[in-house]
Amino acid sequence: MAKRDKISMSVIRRLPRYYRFLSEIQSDGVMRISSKELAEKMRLTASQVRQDFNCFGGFGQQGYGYSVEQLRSEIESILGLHEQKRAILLGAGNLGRAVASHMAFEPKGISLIGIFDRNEELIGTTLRNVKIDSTDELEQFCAKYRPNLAVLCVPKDAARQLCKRLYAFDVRYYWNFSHYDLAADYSDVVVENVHMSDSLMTLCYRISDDIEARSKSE
Amino acid sequence: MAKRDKISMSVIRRLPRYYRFLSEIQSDGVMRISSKELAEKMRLTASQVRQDFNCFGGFGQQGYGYSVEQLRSEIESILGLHEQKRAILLGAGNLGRAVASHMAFEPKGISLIGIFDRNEELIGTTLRNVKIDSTDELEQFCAKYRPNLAVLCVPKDAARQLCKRLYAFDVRYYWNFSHYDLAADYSDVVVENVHMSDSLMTLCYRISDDIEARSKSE
DNA sequence: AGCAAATTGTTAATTTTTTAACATATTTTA
DNA sequence: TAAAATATGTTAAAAAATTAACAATTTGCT
Repeated sequence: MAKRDKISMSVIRRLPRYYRFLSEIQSDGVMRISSKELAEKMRLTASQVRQDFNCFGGFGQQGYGYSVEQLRSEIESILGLHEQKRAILLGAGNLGRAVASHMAFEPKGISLIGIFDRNEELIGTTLRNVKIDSTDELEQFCAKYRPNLAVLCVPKDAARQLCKRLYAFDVRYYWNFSHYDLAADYSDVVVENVHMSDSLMTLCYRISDDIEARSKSE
Repeated sequence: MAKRDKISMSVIRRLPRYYRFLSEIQSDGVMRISSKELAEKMRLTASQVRQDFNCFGGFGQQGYGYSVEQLRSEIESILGLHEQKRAILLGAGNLGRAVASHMAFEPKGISLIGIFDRNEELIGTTLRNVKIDSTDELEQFCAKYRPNLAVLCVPKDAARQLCKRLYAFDVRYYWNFSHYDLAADYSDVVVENVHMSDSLMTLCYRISDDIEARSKSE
């Protein structure tokens, strides 16, 4: 890894896909790949693939291509998956439970060290071997275990209130499934939003557009 | 609504956010808003806001701004939320259950008419008042109820197999939570991917980057 | 009624992103 | 071993997206 100025979000958002693809072909036994082949299989252009990798210094070899293992490993390092993060989950409702049980946190360097909910019925039960605590105990927990990443699976207003409390304990990284716009209130946090309903509405637009296009072509 | 050539994805992906924001301020009783104000609150530029709306003909008034209700309603229509869609959910595991119970389908014109899983223990139970059926009955169901939208909450290989069967019954719209790359196999389907793990890896990159930046500034 | 302030729709400029081109280096083949 | 094929890294061109500028129009105030 060599140069690295300010990488654009467009490039960053493609990295996980490269990573997934390379992991997959590696486990299929593929040892090397060219930008052309990679581009074809991922439906990108070879130019873009080379440009992307060159943001980080380029790790291919002329006439040969890229070593799948080396490339995969470089991207893993670029993504910072090795850096250890301590995460807590806020909200153990349907969404929170799905995220907790479905997402592979460990391969990304994330330890889920606490889960909080205000629903009395859930408190005391466990999820993924982690005990669900009352949100009342949030401060005490944060003081003791110092999480740095919070996964927000609570409604908007709850998210706003909880973030205020978490911010006081230096939690600066958020994976946000709520509609609360964190970035508007805090300028120095890193927030990654997952807005499923926006995604679904985008699909609605495209369906509507497709139906219209089909009706015209008839 | 007037002109509408080919709208770029950049614009389309902003529409749901406008829609959510406008719905919200409308319920707060706000009647009108200017591009400047809208831009400030959504952290965009006024230019971009006006450009975006003008893709669809522009529905503001000089010197006045936009009517919140009219704008909201126009965007609702542009998104095609009124068009009725019949959806089925594939996979009633943790993720499928979260999606089914968490997502507001109806306000987007989507009826969830069927849920399928291969897990014997789930078959026969209900979710959101919809009975969970065996995937064995998929063809029979499709023939009878003609769903046009499928929500994929199953692992990659299952997704591939199920899509093949769904495609045979003219299901062309997919909300895909799996890692199966539908678009690679079918050119005439509309797929909206939700790759939560990619989102989390993107966050990891940004955390790593932030940590590095902070360590340098010290 | 008339004037200042506000605000759009639209055109132009700028910036960012993507794609193409090519010189350079390595591998493969004969 | 020499030539042909392959494929990178990089520079240049093209396309797309964002931002700025401004003329035209409406509102609101006096």
